[in-house]
Amino acid sequence: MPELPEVETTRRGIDAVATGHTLTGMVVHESRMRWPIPKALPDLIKGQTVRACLRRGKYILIEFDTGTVLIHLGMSGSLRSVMQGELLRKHDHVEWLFKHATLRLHDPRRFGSVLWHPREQGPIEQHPLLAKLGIEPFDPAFNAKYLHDGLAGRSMSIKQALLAGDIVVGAGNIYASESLFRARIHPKTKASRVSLARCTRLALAIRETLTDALESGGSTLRDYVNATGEPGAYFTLHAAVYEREGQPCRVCATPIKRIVQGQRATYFCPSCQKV
DNA sequence: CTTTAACCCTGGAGGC
DNA sequence: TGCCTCCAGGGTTAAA
Repeated sequence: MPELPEVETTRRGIDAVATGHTLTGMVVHESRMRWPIPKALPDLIKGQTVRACLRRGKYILIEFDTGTVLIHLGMSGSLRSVMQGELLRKHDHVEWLFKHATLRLHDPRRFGSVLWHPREQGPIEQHPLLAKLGIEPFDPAFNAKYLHDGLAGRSMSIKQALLAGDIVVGAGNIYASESLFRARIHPKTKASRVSLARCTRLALAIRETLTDALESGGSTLRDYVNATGEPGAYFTLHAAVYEREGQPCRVCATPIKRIVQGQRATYFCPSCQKV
């Protein structure tokens, strides 16, 4: 479920609930995630005040005085504040308790992770999982030249280069397809052969696609984060191509195609998008 | 160095 | 109803 817009919406939700407040406890119901949740973590952060809730790529960073909790939602994770007395659901793996609120991590597939980075190990940006991430799409430095330079010398397809996340983060499997449609670039185009002019369109398309999703996701996810018990509110995504195989392109009515690249589905319009 | 494929895990949908 | 196969928004890791 979580692409960058949903992660950012989640971050805003927990920021409003947690920042400036003291953690009264952390309960781990299931520690077997992508990596085991450190056993010592609850004792390390209990009683500390949350200084900030940040985001890097699809990682949520909860900062304390002695270090940072890194949270990734994987494919099926969600993190929300629950009502007082709300029953624990299956796959609710972790709870962070505050005097006035409880945050719960729910993740059926357990591809997500909860890790600890002690302050003495250096700045969080140098954490191995964050160090090689590409630029944030809303960083002013992310422009056509940056993208073009990043793609230079890479033989893989543009779709896979976007998905790799080491040039620019944020365009996951849905929005990589959607952004390429918006930029009218064929997903199989060799990354190194995307011209500077097309990089201008693509950088813009990525930002616009994510902005649109964030705006619609922000409204639907507001009650997701503050859920009153109703689980699983989704994005009201108005996809141009994603999961629209065989349906008419919204621009030219040509049937949308589905292909597989790197074991992931890609959708595109064979008429609008050129190699 | 870059690129590819296997893998981690559960659940929903659809065919029979 | 059950059992099977396929598919899913993520990313790390080992192998080529």
